[in-house]
Amino acid sequence: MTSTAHRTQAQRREQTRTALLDATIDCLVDVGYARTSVQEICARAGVSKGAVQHHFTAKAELMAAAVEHLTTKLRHQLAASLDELPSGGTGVAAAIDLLWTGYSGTLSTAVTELWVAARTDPELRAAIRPVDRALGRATLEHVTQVAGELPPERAEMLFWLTVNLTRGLALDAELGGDPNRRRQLLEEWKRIAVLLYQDATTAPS
Amino acid sequence: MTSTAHRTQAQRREQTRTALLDATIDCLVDVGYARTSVQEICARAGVSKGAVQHHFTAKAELMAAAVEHLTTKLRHQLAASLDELPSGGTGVAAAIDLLWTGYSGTLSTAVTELWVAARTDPELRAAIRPVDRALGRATLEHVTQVAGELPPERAEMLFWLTVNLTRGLALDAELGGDPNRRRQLLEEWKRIAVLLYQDATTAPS
DNA sequence: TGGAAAACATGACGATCAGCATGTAAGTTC
DNA sequence: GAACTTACATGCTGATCGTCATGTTTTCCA
Repeated sequence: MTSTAHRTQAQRREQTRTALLDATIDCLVDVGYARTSVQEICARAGVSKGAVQHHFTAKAELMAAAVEHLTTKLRHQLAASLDELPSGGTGVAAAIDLLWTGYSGTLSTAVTELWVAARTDPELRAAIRPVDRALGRATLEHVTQVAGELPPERAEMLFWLTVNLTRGLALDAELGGDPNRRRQLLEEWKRIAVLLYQDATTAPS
Repeated sequence: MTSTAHRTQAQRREQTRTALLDATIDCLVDVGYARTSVQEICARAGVSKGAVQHHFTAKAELMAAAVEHLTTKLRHQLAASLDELPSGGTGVAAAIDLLWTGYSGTLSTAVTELWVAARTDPELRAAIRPVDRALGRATLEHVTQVAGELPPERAEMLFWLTVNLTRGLALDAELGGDPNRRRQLLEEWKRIAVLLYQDATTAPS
């Protein structure tokens, strides 16, 4: 815990701001978007309603900031996981595991809450779209590096297929689907991906 | 529009009940779960709050009933689509298209809203789980009939992979992702599925 | 045909929501 | 170290939420 005495204004500002954003994420994960109220966020952050009023003009702005906060966190988590990956041919299966881990964690759970809520909230939607697109492209770039000599077009296909499959599986996991089946599906998909990888490298069309 | 005069009690009950459930689905699709209030539902159904009070003891019970209503609607829609499918070998791609159509429509949008909300609502979750599992199994059964002589184990894998991929793609569509990319991904997945289908039938392991 | 029961409407209740107005403490600047 | 600005706390307001108590209409049954 950082000290509370002798903080500069910028430090105070940044500190409570991140506290609010982290509390917002916690709230989304714990009680869901529908019951994520400003009061609940303040209680978790240990600040008053006046504080959030000072930092964000409206709740929508807080949510928009939470989206960006979430995305940077996800990017950092992903980058950290990527450093432990062996770059090369056999990395395809590992990359899929990595994407699954990334898209099935608590951070992505919060993202899903915001995502679904954004469908009927144009303001939130406008805030999410560019940030999410940037995250997707950055992730794709990192993954293609791991994928090795796979043709970029093929790699992109595999990436997006994996991402969307993983998101579907994450939804299944959220509702309490059979974890064993998810494991089997992921293993099967890895086999398929490796197979496609061999096809694309040994006999490129 | 059915007549309003000389209705039997059972007719009245059923009529306003389905009106309420349909209005609930509309509400979920239009404004999302977070802003789906009893008042809004009543306004759309053209009844008073007392009516919903008479049919459902609490809002949670209404939502649980909406889940079942949704699932039966989805099942009917699916069964209707299945009747127009040619059963046989080339039906794999058609079956994938069918699953995509089913899981990307407005009904599934409403289901997703309830699904995500159910993650943090044990009561709603308990209502959804068995119904959704039954729908999944019924759909699987129908699809395996279309898939023809594909080994059941293989067919089940392909089915669940398709379902989860489709759900991920549906999420992407909800947020306004690139429709062209989704089309490409779906086409690619169909090619992969057909390829796997040939592998499994011509050289079964 | 008239009373019982079911279906539905109306209005009010406490709780909670987001937003604002105002007050207080901490840091900055000179 | 005193004026000033920033950071945050407290308390209120109107709106809306889900729920309930009570009235009104419609169907049913004898």
